[in-house]
Amino acid sequence: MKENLSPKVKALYGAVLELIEENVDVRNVKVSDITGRAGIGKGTAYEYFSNKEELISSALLYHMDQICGQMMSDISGMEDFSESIHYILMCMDREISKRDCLIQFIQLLTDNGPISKLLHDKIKNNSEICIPQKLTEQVLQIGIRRGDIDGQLPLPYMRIAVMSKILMYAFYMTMEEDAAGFDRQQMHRLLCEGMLRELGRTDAKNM
Amino acid sequence: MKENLSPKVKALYGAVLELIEENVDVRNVKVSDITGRAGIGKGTAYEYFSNKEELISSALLYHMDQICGQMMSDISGMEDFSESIHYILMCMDREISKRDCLIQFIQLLTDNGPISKLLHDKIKNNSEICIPQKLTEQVLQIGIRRGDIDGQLPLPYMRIAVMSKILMYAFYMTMEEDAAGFDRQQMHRLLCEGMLRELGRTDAKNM
Amino acid sequence: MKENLSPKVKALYGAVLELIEENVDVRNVKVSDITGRAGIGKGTAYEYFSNKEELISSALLYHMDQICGQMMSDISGMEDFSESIHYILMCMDREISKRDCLIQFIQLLTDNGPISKLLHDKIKNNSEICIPQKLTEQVLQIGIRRGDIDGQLPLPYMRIAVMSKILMYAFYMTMEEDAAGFDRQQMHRLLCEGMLRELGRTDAKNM
Amino acid sequence: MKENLSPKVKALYGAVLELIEENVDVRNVKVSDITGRAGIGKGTAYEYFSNKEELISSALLYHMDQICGQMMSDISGMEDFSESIHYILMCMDREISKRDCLIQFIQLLTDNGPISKLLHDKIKNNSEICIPQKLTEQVLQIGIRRGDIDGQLPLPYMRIAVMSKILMYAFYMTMEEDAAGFDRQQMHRLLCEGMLRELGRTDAKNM
DNA sequence: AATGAATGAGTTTTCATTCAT
DNA sequence: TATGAATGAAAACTCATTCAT
Repeated sequence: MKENLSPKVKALYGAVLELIEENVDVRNVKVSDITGRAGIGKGTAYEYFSNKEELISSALLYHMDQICGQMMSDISGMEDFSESIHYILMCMDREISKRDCLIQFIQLLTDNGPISKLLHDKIKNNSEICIPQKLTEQVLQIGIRRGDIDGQLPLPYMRIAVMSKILMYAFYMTMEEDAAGFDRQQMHRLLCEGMLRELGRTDAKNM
Repeated sequence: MKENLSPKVKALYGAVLELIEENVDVRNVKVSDITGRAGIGKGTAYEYFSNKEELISSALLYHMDQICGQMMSDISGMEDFSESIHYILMCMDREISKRDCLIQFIQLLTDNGPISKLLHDKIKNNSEICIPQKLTEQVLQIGIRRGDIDGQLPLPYMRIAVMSKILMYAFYMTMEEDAAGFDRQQMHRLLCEGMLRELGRTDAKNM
Repeated sequence: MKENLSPKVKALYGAVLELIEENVDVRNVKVSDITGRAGIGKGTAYEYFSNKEELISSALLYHMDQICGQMMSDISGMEDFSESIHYILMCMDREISKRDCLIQFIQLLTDNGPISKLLHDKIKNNSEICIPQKLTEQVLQIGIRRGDIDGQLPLPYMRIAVMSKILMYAFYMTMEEDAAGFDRQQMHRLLCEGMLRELGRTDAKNM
Repeated sequence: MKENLSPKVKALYGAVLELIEENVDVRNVKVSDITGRAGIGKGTAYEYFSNKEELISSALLYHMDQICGQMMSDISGMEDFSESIHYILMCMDREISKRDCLIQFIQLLTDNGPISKLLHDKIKNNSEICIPQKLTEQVLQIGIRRGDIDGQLPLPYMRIAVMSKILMYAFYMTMEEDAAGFDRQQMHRLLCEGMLRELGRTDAKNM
């Protein structure tokens, strides 16, 4: 993904991220919300993007690429399945924007709106982009290489198993009213151990 | 939930369900889409609901209640954790509307839009309504009662474990391009076995 | 052309005609100009027309049909070429709106804008509509039947000969600054006699 | 009309002509269309013209002056009315841009838009500019001097007679779908003969 | 002098909601 | 009660013009 963004585009992308952090549904965002927050004129957005959907889908993809790219880079140095899972969960705890971005991204991938269609197209046409699916795959590779998890299980199933935990943890945090008082460290451990029980090597379990 | 709906309300609720089955995002639905499909006048919707959000959230909650209520009733006769999980997954395969309803419902619970707020309020003020969380809880109860799963694990964790699998399976089916050629029976089995490995009794695993 | 227009459509068409009479170029007219003058809400225009161009082209065609239809009906009772030409010129003198409508209509037929394209399509798909070309044809028929003009000349040429005089007279009236003081009766006579000299029976000229 | 145009202005005028040749209505042209085609920066247009209307009206007048000036110069050597008419019609056939420029020019003179007002002002304030009206006048002078046409008829009428034929021929060519297969040579002859019958010396006709 | 990125006033268009029938 | 025509507030989008470089 191109790194040298024009300052205006950077401002627009930043504004989209800010809105996401404030829990605004990107499907309902107005162009003037974005440009206003970016501190630029409304017309300027249209100098860089042909319409609202292009702008939002680009911003979302950019951030997803940044977030997942960073995580994948950090994880690449890890040799342990648990460590990488813990790292991902910790990122979502620390940086709310990552969690919210992930949620909106996955939601958009499964609805049928105009932004969704653009996202799918862009992902299809640019295999370089880092998206959660790739991150999940990487974590699985680590686990398999290391022998933490059982490579015999079908890949689609393993993808679901890992992705669902990560996503559901994100959802869970937004839904629980008492999330603040909730012991996240413990939940991380439980989720990770659960995944290992689920995906772990069969022989390991009998050891 | 009140059972004796006026025929107009029934028509409106039915129209919302139809739209959901056609993969339309309820956040983008127009009042005229709903009333048109329901075969009634646009103004009539406002005789029964104060605004669009009230209409949509009521419809969604009604269907969720119906779907989950039906499932909970069917499951109540089952004594086995696996059987109930298989039943739920099968329902989502057979009746696309259930799957899509579930997805939209969960998405709405986690976004911050006007429909979301109404949904939360209504759920809070009417503990009778059957929602996916309740269904999950019931499945867990069965598993615990039966001894299929280990009751020692914390409830929030178990809820995530079960709910996330079901939801991710739903997402997965909508996202995968090759979903058609995808062996669902096998995936059901894998998911169910995975959950048992994850949540199952520790001693059971060594048996 | 359908006669029973809804009152709102009638108001919209009337407003377009008023604007034309005020010498406003229909290509630059705003929807709010039209609805404001029609005394109805802006949104109402979109209940009847899918966009601005549809509205304007429909209005123009409607008026052209009315004007030409009326003229053709009045002329049908005439047996003389001169009489019908005089009648047409007189109409343009008396009712400025007819003249201006004619001018805008012909201009639109020859530009390449969005309204022009719609006009051409509509004319092609509805051969019932009365347009200046039809009126010209009718006048020629009268002249030929009566023997005032020479039927041997090619039709395209005769069409140009008649149409150009009518249109140019209309242009002329808008362009001449001193048009007010100008003796129109005399000009009518000259134009008519000129046409007869141009198109008249060859043998007649030698009589 | 000043001959030594700055290269930028020349480029702008050329761009306007190109657009006219492509049948674009100058009233709908964007500044960026013109500057883009001229290969210069958008801001540069405002170094030479105070606004879009100034630019377009100047360009149009420049080209009209060039075209009519050239024609008037060529015609000045001719001694025959027919020859000059044939020459004008032939120019419109050969150089579409001349025909289209003429049409747009006449249309602009009769609408009431901002460009129209500027055109009228400039023509009024600079009697040197060659415009179609002058060309028509010259052709008439030749005809009268030569004795081809009857000088007794009022000048306004004769202007209409000549101008309208030329203009209508231009219109006709753009409007007729089958213009391609249409025998232009024959039409030229018919139009010219028609004008002579219409305007020619009464005594000549009996010769 | 030349530029083109940035702007925002001005349009078109949409659609939830109202209200006369 | 039921309706759907009418509305106008709100949103998307355009483009002439400016101005810092």
